[in-house]
Amino acid sequence: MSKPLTIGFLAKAADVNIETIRYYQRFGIIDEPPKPFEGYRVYPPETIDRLRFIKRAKQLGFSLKEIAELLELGDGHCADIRVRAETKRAHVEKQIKDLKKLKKTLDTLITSCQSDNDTTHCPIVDTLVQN
Amino acid sequence: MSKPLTIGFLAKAADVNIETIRYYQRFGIIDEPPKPFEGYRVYPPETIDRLRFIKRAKQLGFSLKEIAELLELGDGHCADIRVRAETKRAHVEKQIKDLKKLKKTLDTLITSCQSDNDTTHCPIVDTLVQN
DNA sequence: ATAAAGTCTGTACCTAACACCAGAGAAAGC
DNA sequence: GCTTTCTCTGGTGTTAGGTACAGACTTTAT
Repeated sequence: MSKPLTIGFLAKAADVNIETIRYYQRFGIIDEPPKPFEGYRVYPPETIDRLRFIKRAKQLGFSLKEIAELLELGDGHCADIRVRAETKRAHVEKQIKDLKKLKKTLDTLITSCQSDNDTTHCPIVDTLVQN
Repeated sequence: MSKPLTIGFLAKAADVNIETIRYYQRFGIIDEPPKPFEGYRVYPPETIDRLRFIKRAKQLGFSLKEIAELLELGDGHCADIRVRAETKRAHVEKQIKDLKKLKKTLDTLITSCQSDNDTTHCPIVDTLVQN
């Protein structure tokens, strides 16, 4: 008889914090098995996969809310899931664009600051105060 | 006698929410004038500039904590401020790099999904479940 | 003079994604 | 059988940056 998959082992298997699992249960993306009359909750092994799915999706920048939607779609709705991935990609693209713009502004500020010899007056501060 | 610069007018002038100003006061980056015996607080006009500074710096991705440091440095420490701007730029560069990597992963997933004819099985889901 | 609008103070709430803790009970190791 | 380790339950705390009251008071407009 192998060891029952209690929450601690589950956490280790999926490499997440126990509290994170409890949080996901409250959030509704992990099922909480009923508590037996005596003893601890035992989880089906598929829960490990589910936690891994969540983890990977999080790394891809999906929020828990978005992940919940993905999980609801489940298997067999490839087109739907692809659309969501595409939306996410568009969002990431916009983020990259914004950050590039920000970087440019910072570059300008830094350059103007370097070529300035007046030590009592910072062009960065000036730029920020204006408008 | 011109209108006294009470918090409402200040908020309008700098285009921020009144509650935001109060929050900044609690946070310590805006001075709260003492309350007169009767009537409302009146702000010095420089506060408008300060709020604009904060606003612009926030747009550049500085946190309130970082902005507090910038404000403490104030004028005349150009080199210090430049160093902070450079640190921020490095951070932004890393963010861009990470997001590009994420975008690539999403691209791969989307492509594999498009070239898949099995409607009962989504390669994105598969990829996410695997380790 | 009265109504409407603004301000003050303090507190609570919000999102996101958890982390932590206390006290009680259960299980496992030796 | 005793000790250590788990788990359960419920609640609170965290970060960041605010927003939203309620109830009392003040000022302004008409």
